[in-house]
Amino acid sequence: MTQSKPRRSDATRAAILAAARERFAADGYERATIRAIAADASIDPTMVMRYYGNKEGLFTAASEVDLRLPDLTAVPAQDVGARLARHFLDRWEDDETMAALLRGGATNERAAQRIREMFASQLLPAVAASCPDPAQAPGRAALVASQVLGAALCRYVLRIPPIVEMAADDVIAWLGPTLQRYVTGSPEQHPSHGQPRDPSPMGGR
Amino acid sequence: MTQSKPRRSDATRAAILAAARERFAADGYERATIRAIAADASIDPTMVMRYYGNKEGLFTAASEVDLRLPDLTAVPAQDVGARLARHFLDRWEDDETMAALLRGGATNERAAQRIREMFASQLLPAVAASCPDPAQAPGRAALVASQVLGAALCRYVLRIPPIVEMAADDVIAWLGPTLQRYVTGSPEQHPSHGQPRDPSPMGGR
DNA sequence: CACTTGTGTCAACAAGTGTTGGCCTACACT
DNA sequence: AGTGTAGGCCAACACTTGTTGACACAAGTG
Repeated sequence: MTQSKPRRSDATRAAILAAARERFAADGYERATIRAIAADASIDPTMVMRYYGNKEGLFTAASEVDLRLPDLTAVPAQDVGARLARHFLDRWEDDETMAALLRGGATNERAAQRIREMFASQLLPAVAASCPDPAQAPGRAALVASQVLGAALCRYVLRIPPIVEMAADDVIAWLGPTLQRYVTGSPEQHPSHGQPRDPSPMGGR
Repeated sequence: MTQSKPRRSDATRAAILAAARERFAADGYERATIRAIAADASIDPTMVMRYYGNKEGLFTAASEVDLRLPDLTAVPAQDVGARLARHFLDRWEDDETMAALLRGGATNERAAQRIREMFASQLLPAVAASCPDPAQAPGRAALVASQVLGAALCRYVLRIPPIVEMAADDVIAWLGPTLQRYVTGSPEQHPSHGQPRDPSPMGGR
């Protein structure tokens, strides 16, 4: 249905995209040059322009990413934190696109916008599905994003030694309860305590 | 002692530095050009070179920042989380140097290195002073960094709407307990529970 | 005064950037 | 077969970047 006749240039397209992801992830948007990407893919820089229009088009194509968030309604309420932590860590470990997007977002407005879109269209709905009050979902999801992106930043971009060396399971063990509280808990309460006894100061317009 | 004869060019130097901080904070390292900075300061680009050697020297000077962390041994053990959260938020709100450094760190290796140095020389000792086992300090401090930097990233750089609109006090109310657990708690336990009943999976050394 | 030193301006360089148009080759279709 | 077209490469443009050197003015010092 969606697939059309396979073109002869599909291999080239894929090679460009793979090289672009690698470069964008390693160098960020501005320092990843089209020439360098083309060289990595062993093709001419012109091809990049032909297939992706311009550098921003290439970045847009190369930073397309699906968080593949699990359906949180299907997991036990008290496990969503650990589940999220594990999922994000796995996702980050085996897809350099995530790092490319994060590095880009720091300096490139288009990349930042894309992250915001991902937040709104993927993370927010997933969190909303398993948080108590729907009106609080945006704030709670944003807190989740802050911890997840922060951990990724320190571990994969800034490479702060202690968190780089930390075992993945330990990172998950620490982040899990944090995310759990952000999704289902209240500010001053631990999730295992059950329902919040206090209206949380989260503005839900 | 440290001060020498006040030079006639001190005003220029300061103007350059102020403009540089602003540009680096707004655009990141690569997109903040020396020409633009010089234009903001209403001086010639050559002056930048004369006084700071090169672009990296300028960035080094412009991104010099003191976290001004409070002495955590002087605050009640159960308040360190909230204290840290408030301090960092305040710090970030009124000093664009922090944002400059964060934006730079995403793409510029020198900036990233500087953040690592700040972590090791400022945050780590502060956390170590009030965490149970000194061997765990690096891991705990890194977790603190991940949440603090992540929140700053989402709020001041990526500008993810819900956390941008959130009141500062609410952010503090949410981050406080998280930081508290990272500093004094155990992975699966809330800080208010007191001592950990379980050796935490945090590798010392 | 002369003279050294600091301060600022101008023009220009060398390198690298994204991007464009022209040209050649090789495949696909009739 | 021949022919149209997509795939690929080369050279080059226009522009921006960090950086340099030469030159003019002002200030402080003997």
